[in-house]
Amino acid sequence: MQHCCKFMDIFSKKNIRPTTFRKEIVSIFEAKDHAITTKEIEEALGKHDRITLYRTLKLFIENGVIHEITLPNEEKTYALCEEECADGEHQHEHLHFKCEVCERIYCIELPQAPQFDLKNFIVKSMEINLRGICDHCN
Amino acid sequence: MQHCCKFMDIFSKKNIRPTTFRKEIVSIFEAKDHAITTKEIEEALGKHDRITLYRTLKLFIENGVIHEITLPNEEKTYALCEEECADGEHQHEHLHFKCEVCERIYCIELPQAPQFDLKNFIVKSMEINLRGICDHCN
DNA sequence: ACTTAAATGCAACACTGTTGCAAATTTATG
DNA sequence: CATAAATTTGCAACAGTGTTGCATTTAAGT
Ligand SMILES: [Mn+2]
Ligand SMILES: [Mn+2]
Ligand SMILES: [Zn+2]
Ligand SMILES: [Zn+2]
Repeated sequence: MQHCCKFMDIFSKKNIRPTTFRKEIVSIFEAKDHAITTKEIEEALGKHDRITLYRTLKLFIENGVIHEITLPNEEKTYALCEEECADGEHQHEHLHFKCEVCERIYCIELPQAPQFDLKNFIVKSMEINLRGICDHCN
Repeated sequence: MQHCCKFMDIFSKKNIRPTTFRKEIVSIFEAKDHAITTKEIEEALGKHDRITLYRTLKLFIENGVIHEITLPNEEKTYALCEEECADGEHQHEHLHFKCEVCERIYCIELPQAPQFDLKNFIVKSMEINLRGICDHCN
């Protein structure tokens, strides 16, 4: 039995050592409801080491704590994963939505994945990125 | 009335001066049926200037000659646009498919764009990337 | 052919991300 | 609790991708 903090869960479930730095990163993610850039993380952190941040993000991605979102002509962003993600296996049935007003990127769960029937092509995974105006800015 | 080369069309339609270098780039694209990386372009070119290539690609994108394809964890690739694209307005109703066998990225036209009903979110454009096995490798 | 405008080539630089290694932290062990 | 082993951190150096400024070359218009 350990502490009561939310991220202790994440760290034990995802098999990651709960260092001070890592806890700080997770709490930065938990304070936002949208995906964030390394720039935003670095602003939220005080003085810190750039390289350690990169290594932490990489570890988090590999262990299913966060996922990376790559939209054309945008900086990469990162968002917390669902519980089920682990070990580099990301189990997302969701799309990414970039609001052109607030410029935020949101993860949106889909009731069901859309089907694409491309004869003779076998589809194994898909990625959907939308742009428009979010519910808050609408 | 000018020459008979295919790319003369492109250049006059898209309002771009037909220099030797640019013609060479277009013919490299025309020789492939899939999207290509800058690395592949540079191999196809002989001795050349890296910066001029970047500037050419940028110009081609801005004027609707090619479009840039950004998949997570992949190098960017580029492919020729449809005729209708021009002036930074890309009119694609197609998705991108990365084959995990031949590793090529294909542009695939869709009969119709899928609809996403996200109440209170206004969808203005979408981007769909699939992974799997292409018809040739299947 | 001459003039003007645009494209090219080169140097320098910025940004993002990685690697090697020594010092500091964490975890496991007696 | 003290010590040893394993990980993580911080720093320096470097690699890849893309941009900017500027002098030179090339193409277009007269
Ligand atoms: Mn997401
Ligand atoms: Mn395409
Ligand atoms: Zn918004
Ligand atoms: Zn294939």
